[in-house]
Amino acid sequence: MAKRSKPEPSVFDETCSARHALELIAGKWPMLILSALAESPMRHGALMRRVGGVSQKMLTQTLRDLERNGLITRQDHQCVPPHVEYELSALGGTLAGALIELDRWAEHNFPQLDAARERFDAAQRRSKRRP
Amino acid sequence: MAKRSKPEPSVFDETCSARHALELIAGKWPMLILSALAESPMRHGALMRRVGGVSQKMLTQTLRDLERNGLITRQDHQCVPPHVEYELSALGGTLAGALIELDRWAEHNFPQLDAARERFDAAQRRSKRRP
DNA sequence: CCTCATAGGCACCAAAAGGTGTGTACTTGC
DNA sequence: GCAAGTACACACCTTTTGGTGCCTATGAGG
Repeated sequence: MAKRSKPEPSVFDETCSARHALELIAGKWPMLILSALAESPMRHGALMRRVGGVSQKMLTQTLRDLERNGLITRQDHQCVPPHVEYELSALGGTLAGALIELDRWAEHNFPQLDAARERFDAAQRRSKRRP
Repeated sequence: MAKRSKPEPSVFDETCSARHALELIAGKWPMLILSALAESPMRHGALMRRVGGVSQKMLTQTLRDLERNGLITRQDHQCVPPHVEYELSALGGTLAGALIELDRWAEHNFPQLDAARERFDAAQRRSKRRP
């Protein structure tokens, strides 16, 4: 019989490390930042401009987290004024494809989401009026 | 010349509907729930069991949000005790592939993330001791 | 001389996410 | 007929997330 010691890693198991991995990337800032870096390595300022709506604090925080987990690398040129560049690591690169697929999905299908939302909300309003 | 009225939809633009679309699915619960439903349609209770660590409240809330945006459909059989089934809509189905790819990425690469994190934290501790 | 850009740190506060417990409306068991 | 179990929704409260403003030091440009 098969060994019980290796319960296949699954993102559905909250105690599994695979879940932690998913949680690291499953967020709007990590996804956008990784996608942006997939296009090209960038500096802090360039990322701020590229990723609309991100605050300086969230950007720094997310970059640190991604660096800590080895998805991006940070090149500090140790000069003044500071010059620091971020880029996808090899590991991060293996993720880029799936991320970009999600971006594209959003960019292609948002009209259908908008329409569905409008329909749903209209139905809600109707049932509120007729309880 | 090209019309200025259509600035290509981009997830990087915070005012673009595509961004809203991405934010809807860029979260740990939406991702896990959609992945679970990609395997098979399920009832509330079955989803609770499948998606480890989700609370009943978050599950309901996320399901509502996904239903509102047309990614899943809710079949209420209107009987007692209640019997409600959730399944991916056609639109939701077009998303399943990318989601499952992310799940698999996490399940395959989490050891590298763990190792990188350990290395990073060790380096942090070293520089704390030598300031 | 004064301001801006560069890459952050730190503190404070508002907003949102999320967990726990309770309620409903019906079943089955005793 | 009353207790317990099920499938779901909802209200309350805590924790986390995220935004804003102010700070560093330096060199460039007005």
